[in-house]
Amino acid sequence: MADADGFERDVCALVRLVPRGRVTTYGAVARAVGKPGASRRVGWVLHTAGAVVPAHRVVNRLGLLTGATHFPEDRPMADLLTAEGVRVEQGCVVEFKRLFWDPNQALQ
DNA sequence: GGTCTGACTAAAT
DNA sequence: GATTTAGCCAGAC
Repeated sequence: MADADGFERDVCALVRLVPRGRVTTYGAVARAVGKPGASRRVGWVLHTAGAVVPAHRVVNRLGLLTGATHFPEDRPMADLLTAEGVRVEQGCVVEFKRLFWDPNQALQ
């Protein structure tokens, strides 16, 4: 199943640990759970998890809100981020590098 | 039940 | 340094 290795479980747990006003990346999360190449699956996990996890805090490695396409219209990804203090312009996180939160910190 | 797609990334060229 | 290729693996068709 999707959770055979606890992948989904770990991803959910990690994303939920992302502090408000911070963002992380699919790859970082994938790497943190032991699947450095399964960044795509991270997206699927977030999709399956839905509102269970703050998926709006997860963007691609360039800070682009690639997942915004799959967000509900009444709850735009950019809007949620902005509400948390993350500046978003044209689907891209401003100062992404500065706001980036390394999931490995949570594993310590 | 084989194939394609996809909230992606990293390595190779 | 920009572009291409390969890899990841669960769902949808």
